[in-house]
Amino acid sequence: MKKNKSIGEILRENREKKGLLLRHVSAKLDIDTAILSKIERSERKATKEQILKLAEILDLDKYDLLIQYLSEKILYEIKDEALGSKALKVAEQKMKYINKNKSGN
Amino acid sequence: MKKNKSIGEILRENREKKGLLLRHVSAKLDIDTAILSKIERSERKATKEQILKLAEILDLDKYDLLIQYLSEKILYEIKDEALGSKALKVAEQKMKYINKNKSGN
DNA sequence: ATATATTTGACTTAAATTGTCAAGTGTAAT
DNA sequence: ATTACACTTGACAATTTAAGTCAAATATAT
Repeated sequence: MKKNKSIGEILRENREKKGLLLRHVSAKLDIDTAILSKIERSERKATKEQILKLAEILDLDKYDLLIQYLSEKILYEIKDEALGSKALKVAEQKMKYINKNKSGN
Repeated sequence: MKKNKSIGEILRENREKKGLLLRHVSAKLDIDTAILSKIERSERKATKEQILKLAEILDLDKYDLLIQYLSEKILYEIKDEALGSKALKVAEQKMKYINKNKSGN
């Protein structure tokens, strides 16, 4: 059974794997350690820019991390909604429709 | 080929079908007509509360309208993202996982 | 006990959303 | 062509939410 890690967990694991301290990484991000701590414990969301920088700092795949990040953002939008699951399906339908009708390429 | 109407379009169609003016409906919502006008033309998002009130005022199914509303909110989150489509799929996976592991009920 | 790393929470700043207002556009009927 | 009415537009204000700082509190390890 897959673990399904949160971005926070991914970030912390990889930071520790590299032997970096909150202070080292947060300095590069130019934010207080407090925020990074909170991001790693999913108490705060990172910004997209922070995610991209973190991918660089921790040698993670930008695309993978961004997808994880965006998917969490999506879930955050519907976290309190009973109809969230249905809304997601409808969003996918609409997305297909949008992509299908995208101009020529 | 299905039309895929925006909430705005749905709201306007049904308001007009009922012969109501912006001013009638916006009064019930307790907002300026300008906002309702913008909502109907997808220039602004409604709040969840407004959507629920609108469902009542226009005799629309609350659940259907809410699902449409939430799905637009989701799409709004990823509208500028190349990876939006992939993020949506991952979000669905996570959602399944969350639902599966929901406590006993 | 000291030192260092992380966490917590109260508070501030900044940015995004939601709203008002007044002037502008479109349309139909005098 | 002017009045009347519905709707639209855009500049601005208010409110809400997100992002950040800081200092004190907790670990954790020597």
